[in-house]
Amino acid sequence: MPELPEVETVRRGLAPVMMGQRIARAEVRREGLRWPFPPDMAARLTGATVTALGRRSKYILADLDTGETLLIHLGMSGRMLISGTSLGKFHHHHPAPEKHDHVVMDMDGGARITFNDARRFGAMDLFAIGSAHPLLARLGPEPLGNAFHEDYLVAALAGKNTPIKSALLDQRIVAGLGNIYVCEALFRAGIHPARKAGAISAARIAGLVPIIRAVLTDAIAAGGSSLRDYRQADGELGYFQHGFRVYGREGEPCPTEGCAGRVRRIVQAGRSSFYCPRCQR
DNA sequence: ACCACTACCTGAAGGC
DNA sequence: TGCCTTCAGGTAGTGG
Repeated sequence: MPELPEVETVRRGLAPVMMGQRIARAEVRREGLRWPFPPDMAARLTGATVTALGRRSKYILADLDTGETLLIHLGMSGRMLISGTSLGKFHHHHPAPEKHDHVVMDMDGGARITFNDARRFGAMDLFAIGSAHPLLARLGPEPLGNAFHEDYLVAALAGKNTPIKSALLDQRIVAGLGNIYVCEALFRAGIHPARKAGAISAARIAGLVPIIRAVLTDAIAAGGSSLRDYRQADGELGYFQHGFRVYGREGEPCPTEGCAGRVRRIVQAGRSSFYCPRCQR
């Protein structure tokens, strides 16, 4: 799934075909994904105009002129496919739905947006604009926002007995990081993923903050990472996966100049962690 | 309160 | 164009 950079890339890809546009027709092809879709979702989407398209953590949030926000989560394998943009407004030669195409939105401008999700860990919901949504209520700060700063992270991790790897995956501490970018950030910071979060010096934790920002910013600039079945909204491949220093590189030489270490993989909390045992302590 | 672990799904990849 | 096992980007929920 898509972590924050992939979701942001999808949001940017959707903006030209969604912003200010009316949903001429919405089709809901199954009852739900991870959770049931809200009642009458197709009817509540049909005719609505998108007035804002934002992102919070790994959630895409589309404000509608009906007073509701459409919440979208891509789960592990969710994709927002865009088709029909070059066919012209009055030529609706859309391809037939394929396997795992669950929600289809035909925009007034002629584009078709299809939510495809093989593993069905994704989600969609509708809620009143400005109201609290349970999935958003307990999220920590945005890692690229002002509320995520050195003092915050030091305080948030103080006394934590959990490994730093798990702590950074905890969306209540910082929202939007996933397995890949936590591995990459810890590598850049030289911190061993198994180190207890509360036992790391304040200076090293503070150093993580700009590193996390840089990893995410670099990945967004590269259009995210294409891994297995994830692609950008327009079907193009992001290329940040070529920038992974340790993720998925078990057994390869450490990329640090002059380091003789090899990338190791361990399992923490059921997830793979990749790191260099020489560089990361 | 914390923390580790499972479950939810399908599909790709690798070993045989 | 086999069969079986393992693994995958998330996260709510459970149970120690």
